[in-house]
Parts: sequence; C-alpha cells; structure tokens
Amino acid sequence: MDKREEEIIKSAMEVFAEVGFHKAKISHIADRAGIAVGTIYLYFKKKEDILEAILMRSWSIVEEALKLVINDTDLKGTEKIKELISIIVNQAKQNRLMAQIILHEFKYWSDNDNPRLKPLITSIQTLLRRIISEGMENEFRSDIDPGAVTSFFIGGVWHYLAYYSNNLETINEYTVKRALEKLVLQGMLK
Amino acid sequence: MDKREEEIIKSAMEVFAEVGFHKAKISHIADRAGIAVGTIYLYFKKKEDILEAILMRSWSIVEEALKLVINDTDLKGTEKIKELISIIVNQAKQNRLMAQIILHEFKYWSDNDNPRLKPLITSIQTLLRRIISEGMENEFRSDIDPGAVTSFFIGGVWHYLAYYSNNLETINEYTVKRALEKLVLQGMLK
DNA sequence: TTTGAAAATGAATCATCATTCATTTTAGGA
DNA sequence: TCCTAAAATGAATGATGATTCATTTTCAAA
Repeated sequence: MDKREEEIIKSAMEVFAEVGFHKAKISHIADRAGIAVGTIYLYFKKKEDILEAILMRSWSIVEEALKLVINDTDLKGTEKIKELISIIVNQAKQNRLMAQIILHEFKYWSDNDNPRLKPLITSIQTLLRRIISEGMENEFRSDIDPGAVTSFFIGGVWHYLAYYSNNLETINEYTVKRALEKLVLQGMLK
Repeated sequence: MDKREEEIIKSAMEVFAEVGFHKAKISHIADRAGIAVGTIYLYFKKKEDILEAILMRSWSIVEEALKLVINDTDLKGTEKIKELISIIVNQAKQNRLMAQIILHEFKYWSDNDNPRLKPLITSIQTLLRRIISEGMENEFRSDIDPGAVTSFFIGGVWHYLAYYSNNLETINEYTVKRALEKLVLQGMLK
C-alpha cells in the first residue's frame, strides 16, 4: 500500500534476484530505490524482514491457489497438477524476479525457521504432497515415495522456470505451460 | 593427499552441509577439525577456496562420468540418462554431504564466475544438454527446448536427491535409481 | 642432546556491512 | 510567511567474522 514501502520492495527484489540475499547490500537497495539507507529502516526493522515480506507475499499466493485447487473435488489429480502449473507459471510470468529469488534462497529459506515463513512453506509442501498422494490412488504411479515425487516436482518446476525467467514475458505462455506439464506428467520420452 | 588438508575439507563439508557456506564460520570448521583457525590458512588462502576445492572435486567426477557416457556410442539416449542417474546417485550416496552442499549453493555457484568452477559447470551443462539434444533426434520428445529440459532434469534430480540425502546410506540404491529414472523418463503418470 | 626449519597457534587486526540516531528537509496548516 | 510534526538523511557506530602474523611447538637430522 505505502508507496515508499513498495519502492523498497521493488528495488530489493531486483537486487536479491541479481546477487542473492547474502550478497545484497542495504546500500545497493537504497541506491536502486533512490533513497537513503536510513529510510529503509523506517519501513523494515532488519534486512531479513524485507526478504520475508517478499517471500510471504508470493508464497501466500501459491498457498491460496493450492487450497482452491485441492478443494475442487471435480478435478482429477492430473488436472490439479495442470492447474497448479498454470498458477505457478502465471505467478512467475507476472513477476520474473520472484522465480530467481526463490531459486536463490530455496534451500536456505525452506530450512530456515523464520516464524512466519516456516508454517507457510510447510503448509504448501503438505498440500502439494496431498495432491500427489491422492493422485496415486488413481492415475499417478504409486511405486514411488510421494515425498520424493513432491521434491522432484518442486525442483524440476523451479529450475525450469528459472531457465525462462529472464524472458518469460516475451515467450508464449501456453507453450511454456504445456511443455512443463508434459515433462512432469509424461517425462522426457516421446 | 595431505592428511591435514583432508581433515579440513571433511570438517568444512560437514559445516557447509549443515548451515550453508555463508553462515559457516571458519572458527566452526577449525573447532570441528580440532585445529586452530590459523592452521586452515596454511592450506587455503581464503574461505571460498575451501568450497571451491570441495565443489571442484565432485563436479569433476560428474564431468568425467558424463564424458564417458557421452562417448559411448553404443548407448541410446535413454540408456545414457539411466547411466548418468546411476553415477549421480552413487556419488550422492558415497557422499551425502555433497548433495546437501550443492543444493545449498546451487544457484550461487552456478552463477558465480569463479575462474576454476565456471568452465567446469558450463562444461557439465553443455554435455548434459548434448545428451538430451541427441536423444531428441530419436526417442526423446523433441517439442521442448532442450535447455529447458536440461534445467528441469537438473532441478528435479537434485531436489529428489536432497530428499533422500539424510538417509541415503540406509535406503535401497536400486529402488532410488529406478524411481528417479521413471520420474525423469516417463513422468508421474502410471 | 642440540638445533632449526616447518607446522601450528590464536590473539590482534582489518574489512565489511547492518543498524542507529542526531541532524536536516519537506510539506501542509495556521 | 512561519511553524512544526513527519519523513528522510547519511555519517558514525557496532557487530561479526575473515585473515594475519608474532610467537610457540614439533620433530627429525646432526
């Protein structure tokens, strides 16, 4: 809402996407936003809080979407996965920096015990695993540990998106989604 | 070769795997190895060089293996992928810390322009992409950008391995490999 | 033993930023 | 125009942790 806060988040996203959280300097972010270092501290108590705000925002959207998908009992597992891919690609397209940031910080932030992020990320993993486990009662192969499938899915999707993240705007969204669905559902073989 | 250097690398791997490179303190590594901080600097000029040594070692093994696989003209694409998965799983099993470290630092170090790592990682990506591109002339689906498939493969495999990395020793290697092959080649569907 | 080169030590130094806060600027109401 | 509360500033501070190096220890050859 606050215009200044929005500017800070925008600049921080650029810097985090470029160099990762740990190498990002508050002074860079301030420069980028055209404001003084101290100003950032009027809006965020610590550096980590900026990343937290960014991640909370996008993970919340994903969680929201996941909940909608999982509760739609009309959908088969395959359709749920497709729907989910669609949502994630849209998110990434709308915000190409996010895919890069999440990839950068994936391990760090999924291991992290940030009191706001942790439950959100756990929730997302649980929801995703549920979709996969439920699908295994029907059309998904059931000879693999659902946790492992979930991890494979997450890793594959994020790296796939990172590959496109720099030119996601210019690329045909439909093609990108279809390709990802094929890889996830049917694999590399013809 | 050098015993002391080996000890440092071993301790560093433990610490890096636990907390990631950025949060790892030289003093932790020294404590873990039961030596003084200064001693580490007799063997490595900077902290980064320790990680470099670790990553060079394991990526070199992967590159080596990739070259062997790619040059084996008897193998079809599918078999090359299977062989490659086998090598990677073996590596990870033999050294569970490595899988965790690489996952931690994946984005950071693949973007990084460390003069020794960069060419090695580029080479690995090129080799892998070649296997996939060549396979597309035959049994692999050819309707997806090979670069995107390569990224998907890398992301999927690493996250899959990370899922198991804590108990890879106790788990049936054969099962893990077969499952990963299925996910990569045939996808989630039955 | 003695000796000195090599190895190891860890307290002191140095560099890097995140964070603070005394001071300045801005902007809107009187 | 003047005044003041809110907003912004950025130099100074503080914390962290990598790196150095003067000193000590080890150990093998003489």
